[in-house]
Amino acid sequence: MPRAGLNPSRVIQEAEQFADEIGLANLTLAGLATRLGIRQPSLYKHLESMDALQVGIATRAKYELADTMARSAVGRSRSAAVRAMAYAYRVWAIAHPGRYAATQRASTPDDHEATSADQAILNVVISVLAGYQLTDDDAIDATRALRAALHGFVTLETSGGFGLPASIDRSFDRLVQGLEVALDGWTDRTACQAR
Amino acid sequence: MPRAGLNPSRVIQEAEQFADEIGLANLTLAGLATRLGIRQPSLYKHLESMDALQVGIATRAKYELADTMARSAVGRSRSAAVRAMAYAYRVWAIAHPGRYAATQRASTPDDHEATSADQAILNVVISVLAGYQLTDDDAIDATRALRAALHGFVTLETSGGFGLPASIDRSFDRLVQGLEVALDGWTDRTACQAR
DNA sequence: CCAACTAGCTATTAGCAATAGCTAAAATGA
DNA sequence: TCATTTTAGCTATTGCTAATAGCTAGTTGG
Repeated sequence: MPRAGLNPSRVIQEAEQFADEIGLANLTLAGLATRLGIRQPSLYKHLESMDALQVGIATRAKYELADTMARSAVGRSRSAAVRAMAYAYRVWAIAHPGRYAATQRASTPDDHEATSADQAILNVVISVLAGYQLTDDDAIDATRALRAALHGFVTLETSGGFGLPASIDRSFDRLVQGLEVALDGWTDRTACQAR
Repeated sequence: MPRAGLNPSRVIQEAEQFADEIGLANLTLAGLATRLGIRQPSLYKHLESMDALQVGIATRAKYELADTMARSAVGRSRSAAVRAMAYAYRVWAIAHPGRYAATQRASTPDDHEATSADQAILNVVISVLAGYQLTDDDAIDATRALRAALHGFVTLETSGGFGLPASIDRSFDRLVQGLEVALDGWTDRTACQAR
């Protein structure tokens, strides 16, 4: 019988596409092997374990997301950059639900490739917030808030957490507006609280 | 042999406590049965399936969370209510990681008990936002933004998504401040964008 | 052209949720 | 009180999962 001509890279790429189609939770080695035209144990020639496969998907996905976010913000600053990045984030997440789910896995500190992917996303967000002149802890806090808002929204959206039929696009638009407002008043806490 | 004296309620309560201890993902029927002093197949006398058990945990957890949030905001309004609710949300989620993970499961529309639990949380958030005089879609958008921010922050925190050692308490505090600022400027989009 | 390497295979194991069918403990009713 | 019914537990089993062991044939390097 002829060989399938696989390699670790091809396996991960097929797996991430498969995961987007059927959902990360439904990804099994047997299913992936069938899709690749081989038997399940043969997969172990290209990967270490199911866990390692998911880490591989997660790492690639994080780089891809970081890249998408970075491209979206090129040539923009402050609220325009935040807005562009937020939209790119949501569009990518919805277009790649399996990969996005994979990005939610936290990296183990000793996995340098995975932590580097985390750092890539972090760096993009930090760059996007550069125009706000936030320093040290303020920058970290704002980065976390931005990631939390985007991640929370997309997670709730993709998991069906927004039961109501009201426009999710509109809600996201308003969330981003809220983020812009909050970032404008980030260092000056009293700026917007007067009524 | 004497009977264990179990019932569906006791099984779910033990399961949610167990899930908090070992993580929802590590909850197995075999483990739960051992903890209850019975064999794995015997569990099926009290539950329909693993899936149904998780729905049961999720529903109870959603009610518990809604109750916690509601109590925290009693006697408070506007930013004080938002702040109190946000803190109660995070404290409860961290104290009950298994249950909180369970709440992330979306309800199937035909499960009235589960959707009612969703509604309970929604109602609390809507009540807390009542002081902001938001109408219709604005209220929905603000509710979604608030839930997204809280859910995203807690999820990233509990999954280890905040790799940096910087104070997470402080970051959460700043997030809540950001929410207050954003809600103050919710209907008047230009209010806080002047620099 | 032969030797080393390796990508595939079959066979198998252990852990999981789930079902079938049995039995003894509890609850019910005359 | 005792007979009947109900049911909460049990053992045995199935099918699916990830994972390992060991074999073989296709590929590649000297």
